[in-house]
Amino acid sequence: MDFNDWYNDIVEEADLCDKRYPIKGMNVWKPYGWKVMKHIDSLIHREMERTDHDELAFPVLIPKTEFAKEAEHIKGFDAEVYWVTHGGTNELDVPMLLRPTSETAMYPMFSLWVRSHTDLPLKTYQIGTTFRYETKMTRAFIRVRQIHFFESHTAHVDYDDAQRQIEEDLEIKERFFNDLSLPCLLAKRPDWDKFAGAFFTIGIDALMPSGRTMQLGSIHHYKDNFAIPYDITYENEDGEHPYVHQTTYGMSERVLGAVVGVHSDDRGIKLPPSIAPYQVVIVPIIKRDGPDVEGYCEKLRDELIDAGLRVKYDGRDLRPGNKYYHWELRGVPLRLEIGPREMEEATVDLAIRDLPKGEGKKKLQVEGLADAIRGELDAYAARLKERAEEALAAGIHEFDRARDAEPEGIVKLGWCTNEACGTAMEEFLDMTMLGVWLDPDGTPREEKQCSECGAAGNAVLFAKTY
RNA sequence: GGGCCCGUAGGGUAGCUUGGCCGAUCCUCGUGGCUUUGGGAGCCAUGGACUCCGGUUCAAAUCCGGGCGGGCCCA
Repeated sequence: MDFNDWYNDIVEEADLCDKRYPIKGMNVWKPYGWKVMKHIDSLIHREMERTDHDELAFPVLIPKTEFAKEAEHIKGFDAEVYWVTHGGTNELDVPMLLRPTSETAMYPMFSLWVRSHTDLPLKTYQIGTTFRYETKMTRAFIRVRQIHFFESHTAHVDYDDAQRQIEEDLEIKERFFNDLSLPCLLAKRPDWDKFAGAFFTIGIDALMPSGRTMQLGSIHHYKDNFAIPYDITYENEDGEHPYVHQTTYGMSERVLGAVVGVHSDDRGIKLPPSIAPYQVVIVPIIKRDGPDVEGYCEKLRDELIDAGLRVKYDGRDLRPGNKYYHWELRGVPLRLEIGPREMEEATVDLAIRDLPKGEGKKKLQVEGLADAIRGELDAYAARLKERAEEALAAGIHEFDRARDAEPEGIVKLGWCTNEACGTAMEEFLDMTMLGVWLDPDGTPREEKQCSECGAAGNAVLFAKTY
């Protein structure tokens, strides 16, 4: 089975979503999938609070008049917005659109909120729903029409302060994806592929098992490109009224799609402990006329929950094997099997999701169990990360000239920044340029001579993308 | 934007070419019961589908047209 078929099946089999809702590209979040997404959101909230961003919530509808103010922006999104043209049976004088992203909703308000240099920096974010009218090739979490979306929006006194925000965003990105055991590439998008209205865009890309990359997030420096049309100015200490410089950082439910794709095997998905709805599942082994295993397990569950772990006790009237398959498919990291034998000797049988059946079993003492489990979860997360890093490294292929390259996975070449050279390389490879490969701190990762003209340049990455 | 394909119980399928042997196949699943629980148990009973509208015909899951829904390829 190829990756596409596997992915389409697994998102439903693992109980993440139901694709039978009768609108293409709009799926129903199942409770289990929604729990995972909410945990991902929690990681974002934690990072935002840590960095002094304030959460807010804007309306979903934007009047056409506001949307149309920034010319590049409207050009970039015009073809993929849903329009609200009627109120009841009356046609609206000013049509409204369902936000594809929130710049044009927020910035008229920013213009009102920002008065003085003491109002800056303004650091905000929201987690909500956006809409894009995708027509072809929708895929659960990866390409959808209704998007669970995170976006931070900031405003600053000048270019340099906005640039410092970009650097903070890169640190946030680093911690966030580390918690997901999900290695990503950073690439500065070429000018012809940056976000509509941005001064520059840094893309965050993951490598899926299909060999395609998927953009999981983007960090934009807007300069004053939006501040001018939306008239966002402040009064500085000299009584002048300069425009603010702005940034955004966006991510979506695609992060979940990448977790599903990257951390998986033929038994199902493997969730990182940071977002697993249940980090541990307890399966009782019940013997007729035996001791009260169920009561014992429930008590142990309560103790582990009190110790801060997310634990599920599976007391369903099914055979144990059935439950094992059920929770493996859904990616629960650890499973405790407890029967009369374990009760007797005050131990638990531990099965570890990412290890082969033979190696993935050991006995733990009930004494100090919560700490032992935390240790196992950390080791598990580290193994997920290591495996994903190896897969990513193995997926990058370096060449000196595009015309000699095998266009497979991610292709690394040198580029001089000349657009003609870049597009020529895209054509040879039949791939998209992700951009200049960046280190985690946002600086170009390595120098490399241009594939086309031989001039000095930087390493750039190409791939087939989602 | 251009082209191709598909739609049968909750899921997966057989049947469609050549209309009638369809009171629609098989697996899975749901429900009730008995029996069971250390890697997907068994038996019995039972439940559930031809995407919609129109047309052709004595007769349509099957042929034709349209709607709706879904998938894929190319730009």
